Amino acid sequence: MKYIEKLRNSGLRPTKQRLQICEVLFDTEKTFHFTINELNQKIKNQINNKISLATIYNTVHAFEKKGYLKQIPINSNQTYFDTNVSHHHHFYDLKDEKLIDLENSDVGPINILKKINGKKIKSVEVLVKLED
Amino acid sequence: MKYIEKLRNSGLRPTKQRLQICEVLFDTEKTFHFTINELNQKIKNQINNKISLATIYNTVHAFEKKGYLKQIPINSNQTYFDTNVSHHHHFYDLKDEKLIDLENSDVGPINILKKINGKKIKSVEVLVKLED
DNA sequence: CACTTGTTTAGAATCATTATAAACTACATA
DNA sequence: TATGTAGTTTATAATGATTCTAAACAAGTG
Repeated sequence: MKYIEKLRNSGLRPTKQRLQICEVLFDTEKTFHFTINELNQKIKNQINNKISLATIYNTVHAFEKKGYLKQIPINSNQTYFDTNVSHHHHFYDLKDEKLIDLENSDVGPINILKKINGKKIKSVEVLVKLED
Repeated sequence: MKYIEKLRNSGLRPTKQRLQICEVLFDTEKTFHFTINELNQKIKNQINNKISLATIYNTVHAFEKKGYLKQIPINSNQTYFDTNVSHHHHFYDLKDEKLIDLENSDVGPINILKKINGKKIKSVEVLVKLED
């Protein structure tokens, strides 16, 4: 299985559940956005056995910590994650409550002129809200 | 009272509670960021009577709808609001979990090159995450 | 195989937020 | 000033996402 090494190299044991979650998350042509609930549904549809919700939370957080997933900063009652961990941005359609990718090349370079003492910039994320 | 007209003009009745919340929110030199809990504390410290938590939620949402407050898009277990409704951005200090204003002039112009059919841009918000 | 440590799990607990519905109030109109 | 009504406030219950718990289980090492 192609994810066994990836997990081992990250210090995560390649359990059945983690491997199955990897398949659901990463065995797709396109990257995508999801909430834990949506992922839970997707898992139910794609695999036969049940994976506990607690495990899905644990795994998503573990993957995020390892850099395989990114949280998307947006105000919603549910947390959104992104399987696309490259540097990019998002449209958020306020009416449909849907996220749309905005590639880095679709946004001109962003220049942060202010500096904060003793801190360095980890990421710069742009959220473009859309209305009709 | 200076907020009576402001509220009436927005179609909001100037109740005692709303006027007191206006004082706590807007009678300050500087704009600030807050969560509902923090605002609740501030209200407790600054006024004598009690305002129900439900009223604080209602009022903050009413003020947001009227454009007197802005939600800050960030992933946190609590929702952050901003009394500064001008177009500006934020640093987020991951270690201290604190927001810092980033004036529009501190960020170079942002060019969104991609268009979405039938949608127009309502806002462009930049979140700069800081680490040590 | 045996041991240790990491992982999964169901269910309980937590906590922010929203809903409910009864009491109350602003304010227009008589 | 009194009255009606629509908007507000309130305490409390309900909701729902997320985290915690602690027991059962599985992976990896020797």
